[in-house]
Amino acid sequence: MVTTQAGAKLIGDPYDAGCATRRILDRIGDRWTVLIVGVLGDGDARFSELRRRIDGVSQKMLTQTLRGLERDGLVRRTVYPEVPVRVVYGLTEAGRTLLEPLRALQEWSIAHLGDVSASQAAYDRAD
Amino acid sequence: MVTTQAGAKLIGDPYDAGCATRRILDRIGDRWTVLIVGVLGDGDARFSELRRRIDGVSQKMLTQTLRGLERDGLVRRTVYPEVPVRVVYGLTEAGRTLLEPLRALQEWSIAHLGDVSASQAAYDRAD
DNA sequence: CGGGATCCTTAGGGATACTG
DNA sequence: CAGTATCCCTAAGGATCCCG
Repeated sequence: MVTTQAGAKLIGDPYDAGCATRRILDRIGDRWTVLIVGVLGDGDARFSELRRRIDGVSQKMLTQTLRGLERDGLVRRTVYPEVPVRVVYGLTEAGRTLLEPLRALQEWSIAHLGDVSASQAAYDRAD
Repeated sequence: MVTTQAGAKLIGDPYDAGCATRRILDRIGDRWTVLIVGVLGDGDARFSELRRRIDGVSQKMLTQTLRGLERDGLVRRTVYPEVPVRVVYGLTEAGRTLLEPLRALQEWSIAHLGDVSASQAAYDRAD
């Protein structure tokens, strides 16, 4: 049995609650995390800029999600003590590595959205 | 502006609510969907088998998530009218294509879980 | 500007019981 | 066995107000 320092199983029972993928997905699987990382992939951004670019995010969720990403070491928060204060968010090295798998998922989404929508329509019509 | 039949924007405003990635993520982004697809990637499985292999899933959520995946055309449900009835779930062709991006995410998770955990611990200690 | 703190709502999801 | 139907509760998240 292969385990990390934290004791999360990687092999052997890959779908149980301790699984690495599951732990990560619980963190980055929510709607805002992915969107924020996506936007920051285009370059650093200020709080208000993120708020404007991510349609529908509340101030609370933006703050909360950014804190989580900072805690995970995926986002860096830089405060410029000017008046008024300026805060810039950007991806860390680790955060940037996340862009690739997310990009893969995005490409899949774009490639299959049509099929999925069609399947949904057919399913709903059938029943 | 490129749009699908459904009118979801693909290019131009990639982070707004109509974005393909967002629509897909709202569907497959939850904990159970990914785990179910992962298990079915190993081969077809019966309902009770899925329930056993996916630790912690309730019967309600398993049913609900499988229905959603079937509706999306990612999972095929086959009923063998024996007594007692036997129901087998498996990935469709489309469902199988989803395995690759998920695998990429899983590999990222395994590769970075240690760093993320360490970062979290450091963050919490600093506070 | 970039949040923190509170209140309040609702929907996601567990537990349980029943069915073809 | 493979679900459906119901009740119920918690916690995610929106709205609002305030502050350095």
